[in-house]
Amino acid sequence: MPKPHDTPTRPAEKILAAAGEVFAERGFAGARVDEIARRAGVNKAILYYHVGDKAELYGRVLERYFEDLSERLARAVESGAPAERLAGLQAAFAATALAHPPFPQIMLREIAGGAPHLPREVLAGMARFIGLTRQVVEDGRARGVFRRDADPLVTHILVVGGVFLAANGLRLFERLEELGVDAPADTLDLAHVARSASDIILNGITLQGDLS
Amino acid sequence: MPKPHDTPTRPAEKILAAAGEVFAERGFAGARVDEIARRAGVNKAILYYHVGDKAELYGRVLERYFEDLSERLARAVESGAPAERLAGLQAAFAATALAHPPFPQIMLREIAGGAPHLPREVLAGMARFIGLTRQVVEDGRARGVFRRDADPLVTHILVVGGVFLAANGLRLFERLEELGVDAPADTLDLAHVARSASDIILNGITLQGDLS
Amino acid sequence: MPKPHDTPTRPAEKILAAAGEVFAERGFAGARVDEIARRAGVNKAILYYHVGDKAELYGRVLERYFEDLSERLARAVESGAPAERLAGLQAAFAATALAHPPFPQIMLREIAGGAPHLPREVLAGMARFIGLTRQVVEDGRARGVFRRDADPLVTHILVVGGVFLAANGLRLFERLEELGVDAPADTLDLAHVARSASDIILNGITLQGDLS
Amino acid sequence: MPKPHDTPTRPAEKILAAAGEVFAERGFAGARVDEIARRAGVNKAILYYHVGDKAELYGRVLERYFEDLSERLARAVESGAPAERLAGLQAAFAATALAHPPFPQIMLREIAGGAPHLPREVLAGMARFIGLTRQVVEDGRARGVFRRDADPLVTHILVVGGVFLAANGLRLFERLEELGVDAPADTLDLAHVARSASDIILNGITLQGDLS
DNA sequence: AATGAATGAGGTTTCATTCAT
DNA sequence: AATGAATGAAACCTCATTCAT
Repeated sequence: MPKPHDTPTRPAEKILAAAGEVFAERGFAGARVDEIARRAGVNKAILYYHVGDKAELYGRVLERYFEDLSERLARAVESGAPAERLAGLQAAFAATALAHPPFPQIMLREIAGGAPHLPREVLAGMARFIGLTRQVVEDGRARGVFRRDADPLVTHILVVGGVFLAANGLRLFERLEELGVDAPADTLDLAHVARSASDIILNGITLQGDLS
Repeated sequence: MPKPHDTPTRPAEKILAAAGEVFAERGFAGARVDEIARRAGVNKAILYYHVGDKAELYGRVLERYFEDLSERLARAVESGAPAERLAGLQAAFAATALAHPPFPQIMLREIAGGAPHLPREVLAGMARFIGLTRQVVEDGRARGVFRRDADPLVTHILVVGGVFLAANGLRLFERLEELGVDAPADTLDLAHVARSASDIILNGITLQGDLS
Repeated sequence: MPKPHDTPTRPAEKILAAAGEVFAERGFAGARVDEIARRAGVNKAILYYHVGDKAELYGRVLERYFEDLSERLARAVESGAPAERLAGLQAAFAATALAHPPFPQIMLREIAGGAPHLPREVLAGMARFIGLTRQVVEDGRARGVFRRDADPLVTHILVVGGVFLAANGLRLFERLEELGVDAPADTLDLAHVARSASDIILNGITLQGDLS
Repeated sequence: MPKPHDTPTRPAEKILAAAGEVFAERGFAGARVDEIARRAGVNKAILYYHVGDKAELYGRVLERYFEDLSERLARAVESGAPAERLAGLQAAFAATALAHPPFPQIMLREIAGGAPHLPREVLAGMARFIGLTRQVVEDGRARGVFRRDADPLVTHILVVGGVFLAANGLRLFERLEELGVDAPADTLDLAHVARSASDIILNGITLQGDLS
């Protein structure tokens, strides 16, 4: 019987977990392979032995996040009214971000850089996810529950980006507080912020605000 | 009388412009001082002579963006109804992003990284801007035009982040199209997307959707 | 009863065969132990277990070639006129080169490097072989069939080196053809080239060209 | 007034000279960039600044040898009887080998490896040089001074290879002497050996040995 | 005998920064 | 002000060798 998954024991697991952290904190260029190996508690060469070079490492990390996300999204759009499905999409992103804290950080950097490090497979995944949002939005517009001028791409940007921003914004606010630069006061958590953002966006694209 | 600002001629101008571009494209860690000097058309040593080291360079670039943003924001919140002022805030961010394309990219990366490279002054600016949003949101709630559960931080994240995301998301979509991974079809521009996002968010936090 | 020698089955055999190939292709420094193990179809640790480290491996490979060569040379100088024996010497080298394709490549590299990797035993063999040529040449000069100014060392260099060059030159010409750099046209084989070279050299050191 | 060329002073010169030595001694794979920098007396990074990476370095070294060789060869085939021109070709190779001691070592290794590291330009040079020998040999056969069965490629291999072998063989013999493995006794120099080898080969392909 | 995993040393290359002119 | 050259530290990656099983 394997140990619980909290602290992975198989080398590849440990390496990918450490890599996720370091890539999230420093970005691809700023991440040091030495640091990843150190945090994973393995020899640097073993990292190359098990996973591959830095780019391969990065790709493998992202693939795992995307696999997880993909499953959640599939369940989210199975059925329901457009507003529910849209909320489900966002919840799937939020759940993935909660389960894998590095995920939103890495994604925000990739968005900023034009996705220079993403393997093709992951890019294809992104395109598929955009397609999901598009379908839901178009369905909602057709049924008259979404505003006619709700653009699918804009919606996707807000729904998905909102999650990523929320996850990262919170850390940034905490950092500002620590520095005493000013105190944003309220302590919020990702789940709450994601839900609030979701509410606002759904409310925003829904006609007559009859959502909830 | 200096020449118009399109193609700066003073060395420091050229250097900061080039630095902005490169930092936006590659991030702080990925940016190469050589590349900045090359794009600025100056010798690398000159760059150190005129501006300082990489961190100094980064700080100076951001300070300029923040000065510009600061002025625009001041004008945006001078007067008007809460909804107008909130729209004005977002418009100020969008205008700054339009005037300085590197700005949203750099900010998204900073948000992702927990702002590790920002000079104190710039961090203080960010805190001030959050304060502006907070005031507007609280004013709007007090006057009963914004939803009671509209959280100022969440609103700030969406309003400001929405602009950054829009600016960057567009580039990403274009990249996906180029790669033929999928075609998000519509060609959108930043101004349009920022306005759409603004509409949705304002609509979302406004009671009865009677905004516009 | 062991299988025929075409594809050796005993681990040491397979390993030494693979090592010969790789050393020939890449030289001692360029050869990778991983690659040798891979080509031999054995685990890398097994290779160390059965043969030893890289230097040991190299020595063992060369010893086998030298044993083979030694036997052939012994038969070649048993009897006959000087010209015949000299031709026999060269034929012995050519036969060894044909039987062990890596041999001439490895030898050419060793000659180029000043034989830095050869075990003492192999070096002693080389010295012995030079002695054979010397005897034949001096005998031929004494009998008045070779030119008086035929230097034994120069003769050895040409006779032996000619074989190594022929074997390698052919591959190089083929490479040039493939690259389309120029086409040396004729397709030659090692046996033919070695015989031609032999003819020329023997003819060259023989008085009055009355050799054959 | 520049210093004499014996010990070059310009960094690129020093680097290429040192690189030639090290590549000759160790081969491409065995050469260490550290060692080249050390011998050139420059910082390792400056080597990359002035010349480029290891492969570039190697190519540049060989290009210089080939330029020199090319000039000498052009002069050698300008005029004269076939035998003279063939002797001239070999003398050109010998002179280049004398002027650039690393040249024959490097070439022998390249011949052994199938020229895996040569830049295209250098390969094209090799093909051109083969063409020169071919013309001379065909001319000599047509005029009836060379043996009808003198193959141009075989002749080229012997004429050119003979020089490379001579240059390297001498070092190898010295090494054997030092090791006391056996003493080839005579001390020979490259110029002498090259001339002897030339005599033998020319004599060998000439009809009636009436060469000189 | 055999294997997958592990390791430490070292190799190539890059890069921010500074110096001499 | 301006430049080409220089430098040391460090980054990424590889490889011969060994270990535990």
